[in-house]
Amino acid sequence: MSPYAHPRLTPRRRAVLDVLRASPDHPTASEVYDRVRETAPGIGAATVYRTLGMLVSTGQALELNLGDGVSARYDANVTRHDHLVCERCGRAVDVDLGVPAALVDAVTRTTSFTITGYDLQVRGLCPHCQASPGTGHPDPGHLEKEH
Amino acid sequence: MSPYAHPRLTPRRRAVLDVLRASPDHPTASEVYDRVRETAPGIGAATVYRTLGMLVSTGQALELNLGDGVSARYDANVTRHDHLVCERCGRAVDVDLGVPAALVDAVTRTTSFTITGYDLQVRGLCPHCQASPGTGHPDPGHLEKEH
DNA sequence: TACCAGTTGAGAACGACTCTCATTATCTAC
DNA sequence: GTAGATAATGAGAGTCGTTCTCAACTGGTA
Ligand SMILES: [Mn+2]
Ligand SMILES: [Mn+2]
Ligand SMILES: [Zn+2]
Ligand SMILES: [Zn+2]
Repeated sequence: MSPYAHPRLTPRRRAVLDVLRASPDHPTASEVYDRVRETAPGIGAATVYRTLGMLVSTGQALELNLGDGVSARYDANVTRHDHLVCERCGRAVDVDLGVPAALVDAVTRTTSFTITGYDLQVRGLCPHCQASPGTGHPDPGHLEKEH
Repeated sequence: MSPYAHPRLTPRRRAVLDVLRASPDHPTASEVYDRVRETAPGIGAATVYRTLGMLVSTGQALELNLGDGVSARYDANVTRHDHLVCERCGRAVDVDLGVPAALVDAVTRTTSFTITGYDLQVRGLCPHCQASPGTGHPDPGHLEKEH
């Protein structure tokens, strides 16, 4: 049977969803786990991973692969938008470039794929990382300092 | 000292690079490993992973995160291009939408990020996956049949 | 209240990737 | 060529994010 056929909005799942909706910074599953334990201390990691998966498959959240790290990031903003990603620290902020539909339509005509959407990530350096001449590898240190 | 300061083009590394350049299908590291063993049977997995990392950091290959699976994919085509990705089986083909520079410039003006580039992935269903009414989850089965 | 599908947490399992380290290959003087 | 220095290699262990397993539990429903 397919999972999440009759999903309940249990207190644990509500807590995960609340945390995600209060997090505009595209947290990892592990970060969601840390934050949700502040209001639901006994929750298990498996429940957080399962709930995030359910939210994604029911369209209440997006799973992002920002390429920098190994872990997926989650986004409660399910409206069409793009991302601006810092190549050094991984910080990701919402942007919307509004790629012309004509460009996507051109792909439809020149391939035999059925197009369902697109994912655009703009890469760059955030203000913090421009200021600190880094080592060349990711240094998300300043993220901790902004709690 | 930074790695790959004086990289040598050893027979193993040449074999990996040759395999990648003969692979327009964006193989995973594991797939590169399988293919390179046909010409360099004794090569170790660590060497393949290390070599792919070196090729990426020296600009001779691209590492892609196509979001569908868990593993990175590699691309010897280092010219500017985008990707059309099948959401069911993960097949990825090269496309080029030519996103107008004006759109990217707009991001530069409205944020304090320094923009270095962008990554555009168009999502859809490949012809194979349109034909086979699937289970809803990835089914790369038909990829094997095309050797 | 009894039923029972759905949910939960702990820990094991998994898979992609990285690290360690002893051995081997290659380069650079002589 | 030979020797010594430096870099590369492969096996296997280790890491880490994520998924799986399963026994206990919960919460709608009749
Ligand atoms: Mn977002
Ligand atoms: Mn490509
Ligand atoms: Zn940054
Ligand atoms: Zn497909």
